[in-house]
Amino acid sequence: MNKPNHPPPPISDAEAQVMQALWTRSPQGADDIAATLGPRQGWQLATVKTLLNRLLHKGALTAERDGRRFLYAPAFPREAWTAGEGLSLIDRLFGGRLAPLVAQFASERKLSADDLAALKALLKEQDRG
Amino acid sequence: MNKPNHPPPPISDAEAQVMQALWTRSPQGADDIAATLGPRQGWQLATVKTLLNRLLHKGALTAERDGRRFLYAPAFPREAWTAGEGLSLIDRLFGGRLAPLVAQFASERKLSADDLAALKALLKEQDRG
DNA sequence: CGGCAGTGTTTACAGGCGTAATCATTCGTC
DNA sequence: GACGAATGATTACGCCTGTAAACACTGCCG
Repeated sequence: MNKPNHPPPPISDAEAQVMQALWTRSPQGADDIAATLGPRQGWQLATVKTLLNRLLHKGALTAERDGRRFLYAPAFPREAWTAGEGLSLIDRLFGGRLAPLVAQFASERKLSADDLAALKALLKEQDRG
Repeated sequence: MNKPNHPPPPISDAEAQVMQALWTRSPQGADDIAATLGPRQGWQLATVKTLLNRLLHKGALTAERDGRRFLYAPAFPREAWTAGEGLSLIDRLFGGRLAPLVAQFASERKLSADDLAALKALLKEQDRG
C-alpha cells in the first residue's frame, strides 16, 4: 500500500506564498519564513504564524519540534499542487483543452530561450512515444 | 484612440459561470440565465440576480432595457478574461514559463492532436521571429 | 383603476481570507 | 525557583463570496 496520497487541500494565495518558501527550502521555522516573505509581502511575523497554523490544520504542512520552536515542511510536493491548480484552470477556462491556452500565451508573450528549448524537447519526446 | 480597454475586473467563480453563459449566448435576461444555470448549479433565480448585479457594478456586464426587464451582455470578450487568468496562473505557478505547465499536463493527460498542432505552430512562429 | 406577476434593488448572513494583536506556554538564565 | 524572551495558539475584525430572502417598482389584465 502506497501513501494514501490525499489530494492537496485548497490553498489560498497568501498561504501559497508560504508553501512556495517551504518548497524552495525546508524545513524552516516561522521566523525564517517571515524573514523571507516579510519584506517581499509586507507581512508581520504574526501574519506568517497565522498562515502556518491554517496550513497545518489543512494538513498542508508537517511540523517537527526543534527545541522550543517548530520546523515546518510541505506535506506534499510542489508538483502535486501545481498539477491540480493547472488542470483545474484548464478545465474551467478552456474545457480541458490545452491548445487554446498555448495559443493565447503565444499571442501575448514571447517564449524565453529556456522555455523554447524545453518545449522542443517535450515535443520530440512526444513524437517518439 | 482605441477603446480604453480596461483590464477585466476580478471575477469570482460563481460570477464566472454567469459570464460563461453570456459569452455562449447574449444578450439574455436574468430568467434565461437562471434557466440555464439553475439546474446545473442548483441556484435560485435570486442567486443569479445577485451575481448579475455584482457583475454590473464591476463593469463586467452591459444591460439594455427591454420592456420591463434588462438584457445583459458581457462587457468584454471571453478571450480577454481567459488570457488574464491563464497568464496570471502561469506566472504564479510556473514563474512565467509555459514548458512546465505543458509537461505536467502531458504527464497527467494525453496531449491531443490539437494540442500538438498548437504547440508546433507556436514553435514554428517563434523560430521565425 | 387596482391588483397581480414579473423584474430589478436592497438587505442578510455564514464562511473564508488577509492581516494582525493578544494570550499562553516554555525554556534558559540569574 | 522566578522572570523574561521566544514562540506557538487564540481571538479579532473587516472585506469578499456564495447563497438567498425581502422589498420595491412597473406594466398588463380584468
